[in-house]
Amino acid sequence: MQDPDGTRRDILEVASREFALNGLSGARIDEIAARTRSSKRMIYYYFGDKEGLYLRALENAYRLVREGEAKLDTEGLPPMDALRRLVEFTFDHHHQHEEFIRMVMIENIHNGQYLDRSEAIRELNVTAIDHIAEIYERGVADVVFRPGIDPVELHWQVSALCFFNVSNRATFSKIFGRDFGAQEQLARLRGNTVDMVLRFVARADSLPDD
Amino acid sequence: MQDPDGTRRDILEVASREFALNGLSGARIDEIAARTRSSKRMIYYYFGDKEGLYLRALENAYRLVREGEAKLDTEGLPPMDALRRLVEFTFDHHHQHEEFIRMVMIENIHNGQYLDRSEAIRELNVTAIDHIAEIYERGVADVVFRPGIDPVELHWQVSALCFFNVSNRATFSKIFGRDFGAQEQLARLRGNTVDMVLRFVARADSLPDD
DNA sequence: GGAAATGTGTACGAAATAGTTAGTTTAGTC
DNA sequence: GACTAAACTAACTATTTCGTACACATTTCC
Repeated sequence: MQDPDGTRRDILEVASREFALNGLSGARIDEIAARTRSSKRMIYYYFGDKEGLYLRALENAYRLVREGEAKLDTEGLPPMDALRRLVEFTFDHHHQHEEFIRMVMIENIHNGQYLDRSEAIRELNVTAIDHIAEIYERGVADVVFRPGIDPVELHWQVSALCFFNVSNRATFSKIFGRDFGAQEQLARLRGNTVDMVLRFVARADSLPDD
Repeated sequence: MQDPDGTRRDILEVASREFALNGLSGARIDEIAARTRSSKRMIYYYFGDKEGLYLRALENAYRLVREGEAKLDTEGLPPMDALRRLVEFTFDHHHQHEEFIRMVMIENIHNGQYLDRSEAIRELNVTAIDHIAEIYERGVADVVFRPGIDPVELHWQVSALCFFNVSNRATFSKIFGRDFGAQEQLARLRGNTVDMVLRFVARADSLPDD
């Protein structure tokens, strides 16, 4: 029984795990081959070479995460609630997709040169900003958000807070002798992040008094 | 003419650059050796093995950055101005030490296992929190900051915003087709970051109206 | 039925790579 | 000036690692 799609997928899943774990140069083709149900020969058959395999793994990571993001629904919510939901969702989503975070870290170490080569990833990301932009504009129109903020920059700030929580957990935890992955600690960071973003965007008169 | 300290330093500087550029597995001992004024044999003579060299490079990166941080002076400034200065300084400092940022990214890919082995780094970092804690507590006492924020968590938020700006610039720029390293763009992100932190910490009645 | 695509398995080659062996030179000390 | 330990050099080794060659089997599609 032949199953080209299944074989490709099997290889890609194993490779994604290995690359996310060890980086591009750290991952071993022989190791990946051994962990698949297939063989080294088939890796080269389908993906050409190591870099080709890495590129597909990177594309796959972006695709999976963008598909997950599409599940966020804030329709009908007032802007403040919608933004809160978006931040909470982003925080949780990053937390749940550590493999993706690691791939992005690795790709940044490579200065984004593989992302550069991938049309597929660029296409995936063009609409990544639409959701937050829509919420923000609604909030400005409703006079609950202050005007003059660039949605891309707002997205940048949200990403920074949510990404760092996963990407730098190891060093941060070790330096401050505190487990930043622990349940209650995570809940506090999540709350801080939501607060921070809402306070950044909200008009002063829309904030609760302290 | 022999110069053990100079040789060590030369090797360490070259190695730091190579590790920051290519990661632990990506960096090549032969390449490092070729770029030093010394030889491969001397690398092993002074640093034992590749991991030993990496560990020293990591320690050196932390030491350099912590020494730089010590130059921040906010004495005499009112808490709000002091915090503003601290955030601006942190933002600029991260921006100026890309090699350090890359080393921390790489170390996180390795789950902080080398940092774990380094007593030197743990010692360096114990006081990293003192400055921001002092400012925050002064602000609470002056009734300009809201109470109940954990200084370590505040430091975490500041770090996230400043770190991400350097660590994820490559992928972010490529995805949004905008150069996030450009002068004016950087100035805007810096301003946003300051705003965000101040608004997070400030009491509502200490904020300007919009 | 025949062609094209999919698949297995092993062995191999060539380059790259971490680390070592064996020895020499230099600087300071009695 | 002989001695010693640290500093240093050059050539070498063993292994890893990517990628390929080869020889062949099976399935799928027209």
